[in-house]
Amino acid sequence: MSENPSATAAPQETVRRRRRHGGLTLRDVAKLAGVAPITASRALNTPDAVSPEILARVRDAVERTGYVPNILAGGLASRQTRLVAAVVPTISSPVFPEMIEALTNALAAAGYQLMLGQSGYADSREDELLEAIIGRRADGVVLTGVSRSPLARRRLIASGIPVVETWDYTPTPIDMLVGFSHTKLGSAVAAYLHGRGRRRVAVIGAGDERARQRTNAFIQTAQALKMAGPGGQVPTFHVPAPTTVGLGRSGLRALLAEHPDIDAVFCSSDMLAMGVLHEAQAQGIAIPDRLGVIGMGDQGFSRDVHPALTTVRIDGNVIGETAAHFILERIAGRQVADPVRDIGFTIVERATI
Amino acid sequence: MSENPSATAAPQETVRRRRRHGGLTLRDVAKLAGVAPITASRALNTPDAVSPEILARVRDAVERTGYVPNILAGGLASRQTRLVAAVVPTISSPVFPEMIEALTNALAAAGYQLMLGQSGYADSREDELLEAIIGRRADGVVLTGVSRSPLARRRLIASGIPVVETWDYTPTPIDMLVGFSHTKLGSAVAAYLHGRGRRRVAVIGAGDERARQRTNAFIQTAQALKMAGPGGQVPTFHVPAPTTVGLGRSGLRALLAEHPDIDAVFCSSDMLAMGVLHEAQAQGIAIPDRLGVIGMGDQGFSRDVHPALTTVRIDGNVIGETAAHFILERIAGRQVADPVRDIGFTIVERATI
DNA sequence: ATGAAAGCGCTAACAC
DNA sequence: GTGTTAGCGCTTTCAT
Repeated sequence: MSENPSATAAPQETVRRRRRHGGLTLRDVAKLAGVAPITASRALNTPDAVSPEILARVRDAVERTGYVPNILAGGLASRQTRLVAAVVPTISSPVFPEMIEALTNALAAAGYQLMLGQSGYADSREDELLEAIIGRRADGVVLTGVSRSPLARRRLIASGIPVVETWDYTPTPIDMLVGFSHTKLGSAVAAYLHGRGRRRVAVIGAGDERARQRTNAFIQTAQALKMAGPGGQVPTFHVPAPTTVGLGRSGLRALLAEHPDIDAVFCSSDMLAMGVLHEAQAQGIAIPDRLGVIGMGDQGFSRDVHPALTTVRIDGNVIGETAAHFILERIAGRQVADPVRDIGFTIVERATI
Repeated sequence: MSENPSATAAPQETVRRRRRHGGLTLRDVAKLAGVAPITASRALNTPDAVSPEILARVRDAVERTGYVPNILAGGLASRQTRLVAAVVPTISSPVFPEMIEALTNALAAAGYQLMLGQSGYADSREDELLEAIIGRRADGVVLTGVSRSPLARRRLIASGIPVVETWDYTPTPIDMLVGFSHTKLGSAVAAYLHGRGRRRVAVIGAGDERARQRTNAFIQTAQALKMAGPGGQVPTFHVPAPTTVGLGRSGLRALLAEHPDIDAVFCSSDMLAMGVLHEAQAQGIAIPDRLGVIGMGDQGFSRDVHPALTTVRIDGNVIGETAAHFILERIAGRQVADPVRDIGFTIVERATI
């Protein structure tokens, strides 16, 4: 180890350009094992293609040196990075982890790594992220929502990378899609509240695009079902994304101050609904008798709070698994059957309405 | 575009090996701009080093073609990937996002991308993740906690990649560290409860290593301060990580069933504390009068729940920013002053005790 | 089953 | 300021 390990014959006539940085390479491992670099490569990537004896020698050499293959070099040569990227608005929200987890696991099982990016809700960094993703030649991309900049669309299509859009629905995605309709969801919630006998509904809704779709559809259906207030207005409190318990509390306070007669609130997230629950408790408002509450997301805590939160469940697991499946199929060169999937949603009836 | 673009003179004596995949390369852009590839490279990476006219021509060519540089190739040649990896147990926990967010932003501002990995709490996938990270030649790594496998330690040290361990403390990290002592924290909480007049304390503690440190220290100090129950035992309810509201509820139920005389509970996370709050409400137990509750983490919801949760705040922002700073300094070749940092914690006094 | 040569797309090193 | 050349570390292609 202390001797000069790279004492190879250097050309006499000219100085050596660019020195290898001292890092361990496949060449070193191969030399140690007494084989050609390509053979060492085969031993690592396609063990069945080499003789057992050589395999053992190479593995031993790897073990002894602590060699870790350079995936950059491998990816450059093979045009395969074994990297799939996912972009979500934020990981702070309890909404996405379920999908991410499923994605991570399904991908890991196939030998792929997930690279996670946060685009933010407001000043979206999606375009930059996409540039980094394409630049790293990811083998697949999973995106949240279906609206992107024209530049992003163009780049994505030009790159030829398999793309799965999620968490929303359009019949014409960039490539593939697993999601659900926020419009249908909003309408379904309004109809559900009506079915439960509520007649004066209100909304606390986040400002992100998908929440707005849910909210708008809810309001329209509520109006059609005569659940609006005077003047056909459905009292609405707008909050910025990402949503918090605090915003839910302020929302209920504001709503109640101006419209004391409301008998149910639709919250565009369970976090907001949780805030409503706590504000109601602080004000001594009986739930669900005096006020019904329905959230959206069915977060981990929703079933466990008191009273247990009625909400709308989206199966993040299915989204993640399906997205992984789609991408893996594409990578394998197979045709994906039914690549635009609406997985729907379920209203989970519990104790708050 | 429709003509054969690669009609260069191929050697006559032998067939051409390996075809370029059709992808747009810097060479294409350079050709379009009428310059050498290296000049195009300079225009993109060090714009000041080329004349304004050439800069404009290259940018125009990039614009027109939609060229996205291959970071794999660039990284291979320059030994700089502009990639920093972070490994957390899970992103589902509300604990880490604050750090991740700060890390992401500080890194992005310097032109670096964060690659996020989840190791899981139980059967840790950390070693595999680390292999992928080292294999991709990340320019830096941010890790959670200070205990890793011997293999991981060896690989990390051998790789020469700057490493920051976080969210825990040891005077002898692998490389650098920003964190705090869970032992000190547990003791401080016990002392705090004592100061607030509580004399029969209990614990709901998660099974991950750091939570266990907090819990154990809490118990020891509680015993020293005579806040234990009969036989010097501090009633303890163990829950698996990650923690949930439901586990907090079960915890309080179990604790109360066996030890109805406890007057305060230390929860190893705010999620658990939230569960305690809801269980107490369901059982009609007055908080803080009959039972004091203190959590840990000061999550977003903690200040907003009712009653507002007393908890221990860890500044995830500072951890993230400091970790980014450490790594960027190292990358810049500068010496990091004071590379082992204990950022401490703060007990945030609110309404639950 | 193993190896030699070429080249993936880019930048460092060296001219001019 | 711009170009030539070599080579980063690996895998593909072709040959044996």
